[in-house]
Amino acid sequence: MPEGHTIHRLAADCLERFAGRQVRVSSPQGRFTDAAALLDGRVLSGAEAHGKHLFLGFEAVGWVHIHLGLYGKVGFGAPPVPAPVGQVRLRLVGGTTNGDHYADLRGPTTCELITPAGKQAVHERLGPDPLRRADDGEAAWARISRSRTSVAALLMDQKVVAGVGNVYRAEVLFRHGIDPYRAGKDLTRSEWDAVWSDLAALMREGVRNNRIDTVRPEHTPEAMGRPPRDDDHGGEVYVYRRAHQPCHICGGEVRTAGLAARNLFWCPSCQRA
DNA sequence: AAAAGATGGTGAC
DNA sequence: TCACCCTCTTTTG
Repeated sequence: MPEGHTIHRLAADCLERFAGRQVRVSSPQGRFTDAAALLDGRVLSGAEAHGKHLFLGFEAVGWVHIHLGLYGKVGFGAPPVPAPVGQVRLRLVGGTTNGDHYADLRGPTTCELITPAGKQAVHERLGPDPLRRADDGEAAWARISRSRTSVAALLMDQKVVAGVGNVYRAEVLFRHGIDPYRAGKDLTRSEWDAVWSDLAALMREGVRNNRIDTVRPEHTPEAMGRPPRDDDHGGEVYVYRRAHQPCHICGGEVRTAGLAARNLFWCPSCQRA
């Protein structure tokens, strides 16, 4: 379920398990074998996320650049390391003083060995990331405030904001009562500031819990006496994937539509143009 | 058994 | 705006 929070969590989980130690690297599937041979036995020196991109640093070799795409997954476990199940592109085996670990990567869109310059090039084509401490929303505002494109499309554009996916897009627009079709230039500065800081808070919470929850305490199932969401995404949300169901706040029907090949969800009465 | 669908992104038109 | 890539799970027949 990879939006930006997943990737930042993965970076932290990899650091915790593997950093500062030699790591055995392999590609059971065979599609990363040559690079894995170069990396095998090296010390994992860093792990970093920018938006939906994950970078694993290996001393004296370079960076593994990973993008999970729509279905990619990383699974962690403790030895004994099992025979690979399914298509394991990259397997790391190593350990810290807290114990031994392995990690399996499946189904990524990207898994490649790159140089520091290559890594820099990836950073340069991404917008600010609400989860990166040094980033702020200024560069994003500069683009949004002079764009006739819908704010829904802008939020999904990784050159504008890095790390927001379909769930956070739908939910943050709902939380701020903003119609997804509103043009970027019709957003006010204070609306954008609120959206940016809310994204940072929601995504930080997402990293902590490893799932997306966006419902305010006063609207939770417990607070409102409705059953908790039964959905494989786990988290409580206002509109994402709730098409034709009643809005938690106004009771009106949640709408859905396609926008740039993605499913958009919103409540037309709570979210105003 | 086969198809559809999924929280993403790219490149061709 | 499409087709397409990668994998796994759920739904349909």
